[in-house]
Amino acid sequence: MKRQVLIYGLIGGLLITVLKWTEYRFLVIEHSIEIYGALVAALFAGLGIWLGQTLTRKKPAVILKEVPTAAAGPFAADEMRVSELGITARELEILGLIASGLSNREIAGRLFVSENTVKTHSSRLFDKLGAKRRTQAVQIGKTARLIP
Amino acid sequence: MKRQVLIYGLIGGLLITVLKWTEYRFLVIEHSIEIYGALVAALFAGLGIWLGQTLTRKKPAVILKEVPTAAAGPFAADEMRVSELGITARELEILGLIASGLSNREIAGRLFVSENTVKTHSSRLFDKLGAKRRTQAVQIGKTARLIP
DNA sequence: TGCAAAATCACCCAAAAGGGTGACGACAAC
DNA sequence: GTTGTCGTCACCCTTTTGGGTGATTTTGCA
Repeated sequence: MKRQVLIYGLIGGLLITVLKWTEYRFLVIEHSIEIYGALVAALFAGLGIWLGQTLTRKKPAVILKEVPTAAAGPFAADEMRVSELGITARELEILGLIASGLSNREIAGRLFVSENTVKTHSSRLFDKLGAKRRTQAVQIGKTARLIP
Repeated sequence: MKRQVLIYGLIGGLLITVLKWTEYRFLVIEHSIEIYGALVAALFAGLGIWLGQTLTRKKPAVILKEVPTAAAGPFAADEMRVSELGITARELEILGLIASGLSNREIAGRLFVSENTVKTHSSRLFDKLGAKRRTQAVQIGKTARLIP
């Protein structure tokens, strides 16, 4: 912005000089008319700039660029915390299935075991996680990086 | 920048020519000063607009936006899909609370509404999401980027 | 101002989930 | 061979969740 003002000032000065030069060069009548013209010119040039800036102002064209932030790689459960909490492989498996939104019956069907088995597994799982609900177990499991 | 100076020179020359022309043309007419001023004003207004546009033209501002493909970042719900599914703000809020592992009663307490209200909200939410269980709703909500 | 959407609440009923207890077989470790 | 863990299953009971219906109040927008 500073450079603009500078350039504009220079141009204005140059302009006045030119006008004065034309005044001396082509002086026939009143020499005030050129100065008058220069003033008007400068004024309206400023106005023009302001107008051009104001009327045609468009928001900075935002170009969105996708930057993949840590594209989740193949997940691996945090072995540390798993053994820390004493969670068995079966329980972890069931936690994953719970997180994917399956009911106990669906889990039982998928693992070819009875629904009661799933319930005991999940019961012990919740106990180890300190969860009271399956949704809470999922939340805890995610923050503890037991599941993706 | 060089071309600008060139163009400016040309315009200056043209201007002088025009001025001379108008000078000769309307010299005989005594009341030409207003027309002269207006002409200069209009000309410089146009020039000002052009200048303002040219000098202050910014390159298309490319703003890199981190689009977390799979992880992290201050989360913002996918407005598109939210309105697409007809999910209201309240329902989205409750989805978030469900995802954080709260029971309906706890959600009701936190939002200062009755448990029944939470149940109707979640019921309609599951309907819109096509979920049968809250865990499934959470799973769908996460993959649809409705919740973190 | 008046309508439509959203938010609120109630009641009933069925299904799912969760807690507790007990039991049994397989398998590895001591 | 005893012990401990793991996976499996059953039964009972309570709590939570979900479905359906209806109604009232708030609110945003035309």
